[in-house]
Amino acid sequence: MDTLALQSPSEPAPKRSFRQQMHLAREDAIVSAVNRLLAEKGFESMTVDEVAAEVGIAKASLYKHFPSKEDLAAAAMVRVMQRAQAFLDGLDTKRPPLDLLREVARWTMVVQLAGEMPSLPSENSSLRATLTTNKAYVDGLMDVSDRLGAWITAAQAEGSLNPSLPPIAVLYTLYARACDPVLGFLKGSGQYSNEQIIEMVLSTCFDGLKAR
Amino acid sequence: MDTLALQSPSEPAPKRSFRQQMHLAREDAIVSAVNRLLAEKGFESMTVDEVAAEVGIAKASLYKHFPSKEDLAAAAMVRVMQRAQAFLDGLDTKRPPLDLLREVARWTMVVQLAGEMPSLPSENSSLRATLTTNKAYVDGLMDVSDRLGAWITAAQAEGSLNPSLPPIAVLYTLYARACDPVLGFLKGSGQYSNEQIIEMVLSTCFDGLKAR
DNA sequence: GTCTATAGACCGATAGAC
DNA sequence: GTCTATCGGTCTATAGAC
Repeated sequence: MDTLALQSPSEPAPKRSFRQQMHLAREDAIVSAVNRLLAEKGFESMTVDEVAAEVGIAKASLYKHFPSKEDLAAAAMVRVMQRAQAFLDGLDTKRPPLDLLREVARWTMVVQLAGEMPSLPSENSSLRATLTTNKAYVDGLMDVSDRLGAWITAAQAEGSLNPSLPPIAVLYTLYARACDPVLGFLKGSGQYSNEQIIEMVLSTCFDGLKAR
Repeated sequence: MDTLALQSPSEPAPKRSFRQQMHLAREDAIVSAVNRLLAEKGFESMTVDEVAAEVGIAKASLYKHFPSKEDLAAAAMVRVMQRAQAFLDGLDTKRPPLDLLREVARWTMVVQLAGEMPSLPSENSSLRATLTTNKAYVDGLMDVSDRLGAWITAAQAEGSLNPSLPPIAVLYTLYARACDPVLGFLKGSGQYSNEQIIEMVLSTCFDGLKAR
């Protein structure tokens, strides 16, 4: 465990490293719990007491890490954005841009079906204020949007993506797949595997409902 | 107005019809307020006090009409379903089934952009319980789904709709357009008119993102 | 011994219910 | 208009790392 290594005599640990490690580990556990609860019940229905109970710590301890419920949600969104950036980093950018976009859409659906995609109400003003002032989140969102935007325009220039759609509309359409209620409905019908559901929604998203 | 017609001497009104009319009119005003508030802020953020204030009646009076907040939301959904049924009734069923489906999708978007589409959290269990035991809502939903389902299979048989998609997946995809966050995002960008937004989302829905 | 983080009681506000 | 439950957020005594 890293904690022990940092305390080994050969590599003297910085002061208070044990506590720092504990602090970070606990923060990670908090964000994981928030992420799961946000995916499961949404922001309004999630209570801070639930988060504390799931992590196994007292509610007051939560407030030593995050000053408000909104900041808890923001931390979960920051982590999702980091996961998205890591996924984008792992893609081979030599592939056709349309394939890259499809892979991104597929990834968001996998995360959602795994119950790991936090979904926030877009109308909550205090939450929006917290999110838009969270540099890590805004920077991550901008980075992801820039990378996707480049692939969108490249795909349109290449002729593989409908060029009459504004890139921003394509971008939002892809983002919307990450919180598409259709996935939950189809899963709730109990007739299809996760893979089948993802293939169907990818088909409607990229190929449309009409016959080709 | 119907109220006057019912009270005309040629067709004697039933006893207490005035009170009944007032009762119905107030109920209609309540449902309208609930509908608007649900569309604007969602179920969790809507408070019963707000509803009472918007209608201009005492909160206690609300409970003479509807026994709970969940039933208020259910009443709004029943009305939306009735509006949908009325819209379907007005369509010319001689038209190609794909055109009919497109018109339905367009209608849901018009309603949503008009701020008149109540959107409920699909995960709230007490709300789900109330909805699934509301006969008017369930019957309306079944009727609408049956009619759309017939057009979907007809369009697939005709070759105008992708026949490899399960009809239920097509149905859910159309329903999802009624609460598509993409509409709100595009409207929030301030760059497009409602008509442009609807045309873009109709295009991505039926034609897909890929170039044809 | 000191200092920090914790646990769990506690508070004010607000919502649903009647 | 009142009552009760619940939620977000705070306070204080204490346990444990250093």
